[in-house]
Amino acid sequence: MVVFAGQGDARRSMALLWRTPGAQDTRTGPGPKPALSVDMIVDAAIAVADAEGMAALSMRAVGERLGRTAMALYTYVPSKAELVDLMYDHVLAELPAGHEREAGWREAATAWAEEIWAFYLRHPWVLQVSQARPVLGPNEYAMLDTVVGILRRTGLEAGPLRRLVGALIHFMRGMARTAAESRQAAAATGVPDEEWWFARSALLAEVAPGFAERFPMVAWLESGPASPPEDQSTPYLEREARQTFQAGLAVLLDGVEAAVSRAGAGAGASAGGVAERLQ
Amino acid sequence: MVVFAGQGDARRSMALLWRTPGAQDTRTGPGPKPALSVDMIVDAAIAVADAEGMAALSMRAVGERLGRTAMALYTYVPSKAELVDLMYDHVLAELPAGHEREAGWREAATAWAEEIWAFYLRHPWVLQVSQARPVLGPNEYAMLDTVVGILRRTGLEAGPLRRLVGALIHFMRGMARTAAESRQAAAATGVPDEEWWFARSALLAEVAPGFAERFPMVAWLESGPASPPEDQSTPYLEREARQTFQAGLAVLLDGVEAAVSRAGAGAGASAGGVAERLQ
DNA sequence: GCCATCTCTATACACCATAAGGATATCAGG
DNA sequence: CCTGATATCCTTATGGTGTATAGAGATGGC
Repeated sequence: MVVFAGQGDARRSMALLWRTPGAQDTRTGPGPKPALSVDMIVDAAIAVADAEGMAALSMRAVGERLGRTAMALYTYVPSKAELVDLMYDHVLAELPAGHEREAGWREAATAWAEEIWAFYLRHPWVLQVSQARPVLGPNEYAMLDTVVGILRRTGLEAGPLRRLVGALIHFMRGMARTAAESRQAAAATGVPDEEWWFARSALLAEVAPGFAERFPMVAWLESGPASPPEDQSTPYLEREARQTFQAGLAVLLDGVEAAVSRAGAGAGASAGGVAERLQ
Repeated sequence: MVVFAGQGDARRSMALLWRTPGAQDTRTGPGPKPALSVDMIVDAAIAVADAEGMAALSMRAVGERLGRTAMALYTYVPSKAELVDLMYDHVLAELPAGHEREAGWREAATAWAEEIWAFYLRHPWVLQVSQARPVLGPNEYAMLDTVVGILRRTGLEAGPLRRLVGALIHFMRGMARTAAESRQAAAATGVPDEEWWFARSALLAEVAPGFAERFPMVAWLESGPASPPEDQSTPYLEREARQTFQAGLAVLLDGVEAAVSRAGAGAGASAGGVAERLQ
């Protein structure tokens, strides 16, 4: 018989996420005073992940940062998976709510996207937290509330908007992932992007003669001018990813605008093209 | 002194990827006949990853499937990282080239996207191969050639098109990732999506009273009707992800269309709005 | 002062990638 | 056929992971 795996654990981890009383807060009884707290552990874990990446996040590493063993953490946190969930929701609190200032929804959406882009690059490990079976913490809902608040101004209905929000978030995550990974690779190997790319191109020419004939479209694509380095301090691939992100976002929002104006010009109040495209 | 990490390894792995002669093919000399080959190992590794996921892909597991120990593989393949690169490029060969049949670029792009969506769900581990420092194998270039060939018909120039392709691919990867992870989670835990979601919603209501007041936009968003189950066989979250993918793709292509027609209607031949949006 | 209760440590287990060394099979030259 | 070189493959070892288990030591209620 299957006991609906993780039911009890799920309750405890939701209680931890939402800081429900009863999450062993003001417990007074026999036994030594706890020297740690869930917050301390989460903070230490975030520090480890920020500094060394998700791959380096181990219970031992977190414990060490707090002067404890790995096992000491298990009195506060049920498992590593739960800890990651807590880290995820905790760090999402950095994102500001609001964006009511901006004039139109497009400006607000762009500003929001830029903010979350910077956030993802600040905490790249966030992108490795799975979105299937989402964490469902308060700060994730706060973020969702913000972006829905912005995009609601398009006049889209709930169903289509839900899909638009999903598409936007996953697009951002996918793009930021590459930028973050490229930064991480450079840091881990010590080889900057340009150097890596240069060496790889040379190898490619060596190993794949007749490249231009075999892949004419790719050859044509690469014939285009390199994008002007707007900012020399950010490394090559990350800059490229950022420009791709901005271009993609613009196209996406163009699509939304087209759908919205099509709906506005159409017969019905808010039905029509939008529903067709986004349903 | 830093010796430009991985220079020698890079040459060998590129030779393996592109099957350059000299990648120890027809070597005749003393020593026992090799019982395995790179291809056999790559095939076995793909089988493992398809069946059990990337997390279960260990050298031991691959060796076991071939009746060898883990260490036996290291005579054929330099390391696990190289093996994953080979797996990645090998499996990409499944994707068909072409799509010259379709009437317009939009139809072709949609068909291509559907194909690669199915491919990603067939081989979800592919989504865990980093796109920073890409693999640069022949089949990845073939895929790129296909999609560039399709989108070139929009009339966009090389620079903007490069960014559009990047945005499209990362959007697809981000979306497919969630769908794949949700499938994986269901398989690993044995709890289907609906059941998980139902239990989690109940817990959420318990642990976060006043949800609707605290997150009014989210509450409104979820008030929308659930999307009609077009296909009962695919599980809930995966279906949702698929619809989000299709909707997002449509919006993205709408944006491209808008940019293209803006450029066409404009003064210059192919400059104008497109360059603005996608530069 | 006893003792239940709690924190925290030590140890152990089953995994992981892979470095090092040795056993064995195979072939070239004598 | 024999010898020496060489390549495949296995065994073993190292240092890592998450976490189960058992126990040491501290604490407060009685």
